[in-house]
Amino acid sequence: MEREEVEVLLILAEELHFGRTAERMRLSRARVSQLVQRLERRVGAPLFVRTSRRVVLTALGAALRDELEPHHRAIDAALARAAASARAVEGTLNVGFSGPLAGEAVMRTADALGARHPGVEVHVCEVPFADPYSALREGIYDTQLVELPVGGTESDLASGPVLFTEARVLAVGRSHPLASRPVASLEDLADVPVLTVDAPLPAACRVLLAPERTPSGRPVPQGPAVSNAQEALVFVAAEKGAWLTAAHAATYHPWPGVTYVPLADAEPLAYGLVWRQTHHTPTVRAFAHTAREVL
Amino acid sequence: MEREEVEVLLILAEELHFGRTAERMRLSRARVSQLVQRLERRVGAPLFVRTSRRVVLTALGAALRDELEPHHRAIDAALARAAASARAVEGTLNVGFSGPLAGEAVMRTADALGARHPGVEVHVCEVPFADPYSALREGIYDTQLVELPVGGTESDLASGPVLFTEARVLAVGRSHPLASRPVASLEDLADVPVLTVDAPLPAACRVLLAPERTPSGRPVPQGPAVSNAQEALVFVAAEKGAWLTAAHAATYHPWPGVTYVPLADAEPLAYGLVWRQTHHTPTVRAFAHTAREVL
DNA sequence: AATGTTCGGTAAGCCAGGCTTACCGAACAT
DNA sequence: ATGTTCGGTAAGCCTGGCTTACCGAACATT
Repeated sequence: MEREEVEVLLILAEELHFGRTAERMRLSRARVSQLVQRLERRVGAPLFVRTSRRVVLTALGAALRDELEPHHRAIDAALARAAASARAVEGTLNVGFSGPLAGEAVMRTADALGARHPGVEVHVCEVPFADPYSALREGIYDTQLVELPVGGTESDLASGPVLFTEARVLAVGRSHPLASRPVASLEDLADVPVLTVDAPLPAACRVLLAPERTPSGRPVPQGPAVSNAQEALVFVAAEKGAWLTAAHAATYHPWPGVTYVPLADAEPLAYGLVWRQTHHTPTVRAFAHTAREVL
Repeated sequence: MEREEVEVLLILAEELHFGRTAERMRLSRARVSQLVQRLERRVGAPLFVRTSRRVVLTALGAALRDELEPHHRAIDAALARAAASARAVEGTLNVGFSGPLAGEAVMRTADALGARHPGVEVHVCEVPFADPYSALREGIYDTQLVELPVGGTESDLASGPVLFTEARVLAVGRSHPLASRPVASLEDLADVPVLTVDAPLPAACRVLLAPERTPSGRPVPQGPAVSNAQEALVFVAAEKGAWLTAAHAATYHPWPGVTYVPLADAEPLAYGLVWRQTHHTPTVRAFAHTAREVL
């Protein structure tokens, strides 16, 4: 309404003709007349002098036109730009991942996305082991492929569907009683110190990587704290504790003195993309979409 | 509508709360929700992330807010300024007049207006005899008190009501036959050369100051052209022609050898204010209003 | 002068859409 | 469990956006 009043001022000031103005605005002449009148009433003075033969801008009308025009155009342009950037898939995308399987998946997705959208450049980097979300929250990463769920209902993060799963294993020292068993159970964690992470992990992550209780509620002895895979393996080989991790470790981290025992009753780890809800750009969306297709 | 959508973006971005936003905009929460949705649909992407507990700006929303806000405010300000200047009676007003009676009337009006509106300064100046409207059209004068009517339907000029009238007289040389008559008639103009003006006067003026025909249609002999009162009187005293003018001349321009004869059948001259329709400012309006009261 | 054409304003009426109320489910607090 | 807060959705009222039809003013044309 008010918007249209300003627009009718600008166009009529240009055309100086109600009929052509109405045509350009796709309105009836009567409507144009009404809109001008309403703006004039709002301002409190005539903006045009009109006879049946001629339309002329008032001094006030001309002044107002000069003042309003640039800002009116600017608002139009800003909205158009926003709409364009809401559609554009382009720019550089920083993608994090957790673990070698996720890393490989991200790489393949990045290649596929780059082929489809030449304007996109993807940077890939592993997320820190002990602090998986701060880089994402700080905007260093645009999205990352990590273990789900993120957890926390009031989270500023959102996640896509599960893209792949991975069995969970327990890494123990060679001479540990569990080392000779074909499979282990989460309940066994109550009988062995389990390596912990020395960082304030989100609850959902802690349950997966360093739980404080077994499913039945028995307390899990807390072993030394570690912050990456190398560290963990050193501790495990030295029989200082067991490392709760994912199946890929068996193939990517073979280690003398370390045995990987499958956890029979543990739900597999689910991996999916996570992003900031406030930065869910079309490029992130396209990456997530491509990932679903690739995987 | 579109205006309101932008406004709801700005206010909601500030409040981050639909209820308070609705309150500030004097709308229902449902309406605010609808407006946000419509803007988001127009842009093509969410501008806010909302849970039932928290409202957060999207990156796009924040960018759009930053771009729109100054222009939105500027439009508001421009309209407010226009409305204020449509009400303000202030500044300097250049007023023209024609003849000593009009000059005195303008002076008295200026005094009264200055007393009522201290912000107004009035400059008074006589309009050129032969070219009464160009100074007004060029904006040198804001209004002027001159003979009515202005004439010309497609005129860019408008005029107020008649403020005073003045009888018309014919100035003739002492020995002219008409000089001894108590009154003269417009028909007598056919029998004497009448002084003309060497300028392209508007038709309405020419009829009053230098007619080409009498009311009955007889041609009026054209005398020498003059451009001011002094000149005219010299010609009249030298018996080169008669000068068609207004009654004030008899008292303001007594002249040896010149006799003023009343024109019995001539409509009196009407004086009123004239202004440009496109520059009918509140100050001009106030001057016209004051003039009606004073006179 | 009489007639036709163009143009802006006005009146009356239709109906889309602006806006509301009522209700729902989610997310906490107690 | 229960209550409260908050945003979204549905349904409906009725304002006001917009149209068509008509009018008078200002020229042009004959």
